[in-house]
Formats: sequence, structure tokens, C-alpha cells
Amino acid sequence: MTPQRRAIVEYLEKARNHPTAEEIFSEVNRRFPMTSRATVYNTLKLLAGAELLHEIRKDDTVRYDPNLSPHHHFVCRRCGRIEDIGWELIPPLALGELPGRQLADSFEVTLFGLCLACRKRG
Amino acid sequence: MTPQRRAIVEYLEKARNHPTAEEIFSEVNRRFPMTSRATVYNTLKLLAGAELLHEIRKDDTVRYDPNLSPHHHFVCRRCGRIEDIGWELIPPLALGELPGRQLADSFEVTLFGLCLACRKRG
DNA sequence: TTGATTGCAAACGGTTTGCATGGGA
DNA sequence: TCCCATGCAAACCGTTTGCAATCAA
Repeated sequence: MTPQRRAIVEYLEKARNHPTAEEIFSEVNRRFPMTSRATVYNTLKLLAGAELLHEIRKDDTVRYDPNLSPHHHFVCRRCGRIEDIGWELIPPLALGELPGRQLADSFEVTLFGLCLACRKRG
Repeated sequence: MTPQRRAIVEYLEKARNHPTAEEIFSEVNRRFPMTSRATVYNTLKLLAGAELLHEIRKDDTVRYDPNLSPHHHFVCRRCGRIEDIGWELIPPLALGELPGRQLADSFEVTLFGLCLACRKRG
């Protein structure tokens, strides 16, 4: 556990909005100017590989989600913000064998619309 | 409507499996060796912009979905194949205002599991 | 001491763009 | 004629990797 890694983990603990790797890099680099992009990217990949973090991809860029409990996502059409939606808010879907004979074992819902801030902005 | 564009559209009409831009490029280029990558990419972007095609992103690469009717997706954990799931197979979710005060107007479900081919392969 | 972690810069893969050429209406 | 589509290559952006130096244990 090096200072760089600690800074990354601390940033992620506070980050409630699915930061991109680049956002994490610039914040960590601001606090620890010696930290390189490679270290941040590698650490993030390592954490994700260890299931301590989830990767979500939107528009070609990976975002990191420190929320490990199962949940769905809401994506704001206007500002692109991604917010978590509690798992219990979406009725569970029937899994198992589908009509196409695929065997489904999990699912994920993404809701689209306007976030609160963008609603206020009109 | 040039031969290149025709070839792209024809390929997409037959493609039932969400080809990547690169797959489209190599197939079109095989039939029309003069076709450049730029033309294919630009045409795809143009078609997607005109809502004649949907872009779906998986693992850093854009895939194109010629199925314009609303539907959900199934992603095979083993081979990565993406298949369409009929809209009517998923019970409609309640939209409108969410507890977090976001205003949801649409949703999308992704199911994960094993496709038929991978099930057979054991 | 010794293996893991770091910084740098260069490589990478998918995608986009600038620019000059060429064909279609 | 005039514009749009094309081909090529270079640029681009986010990400990954090779490598030598450095640090933690």
C-alpha cells in the first residue's frame, strides 16, 4: 500500500459519481504530483481485477464505480452524469432459459432521462 | 448512394449479430477492395446519426445494430456475442420520477449468461 | 535483499480528420 | 458546374506496456 494507491482508494471512496480514469488521475496527481498516469491506470485495473471496483463503460471511456452492492444505473441524457439506482427499485426479472434458449443468470438495467440538476436547469 | 455505401447497407441488412466497424470494413473491403476505412467509419457514423442504425458499445469497440425496433440485449459471458431480446419479453418498468428525483423516460435491459452455442460447448 | 511498484515515454488499437482527387447530378 | 463521397495517411484519444530506477518489506 503506497501513498499513490492510498490516494486513489481515498478518492474513490469519496467519489460518488463514477469518475473516469482520467479524472482520477488528475485529482490524484494534483495531490501527489509525482503520480504517473500509468500507475493510476494500472492500479485501477488491478482493483477492478480484484473485484474491489466495477468498470462501467460509457462513450469510449471507462468509469469506475466504487459501489460494490448490486445496483442499476441512471444516465442523464443532458449532462451524461451516471447515478446509481438501488437494486430493489427494479422488480427482479425472470432469469433462466430464454425463448432463444440462452441461459441468463443476471441482468442490468439502465434508465435514461434527466437528472435533478438538469431538470432544474429547465 | 455509391457502391461502397450500398455494400455497407447490404452487409448490415444481413448481419444479425452486431458487427464491429472493423468487421464491416473488412467484409466491405473484401467485396470492394477500393473501400477505405475512413469511408466505412464515416458512413456508419452518418447512418447512426440519421437514426438508421444504433450504436452499441462493448469493451471499447462500437458495434452497429441494424435492428431499429426497440429491444433489449443478451450478452454471452463466454464468447461475448450480443443477441437481441424482444422488447415484449421484459415487463415494462415504471418510468417517470424516481426516488432520487430523476425523471426517467426510457430504459434498457442487458441480460448476461451463456448463449446457445456456448451452452452446447459445455 | 528481493520482489513489487513506480515514472517515463513510446506503443497501441480503434476511431476521426485534413486534404487533395474524382465522380455524379 | 459544384458538391459530396472517396482514399490515403496522419492525427487523435484513452489506455497499455517495456524498461530501468526505486521503494517497501
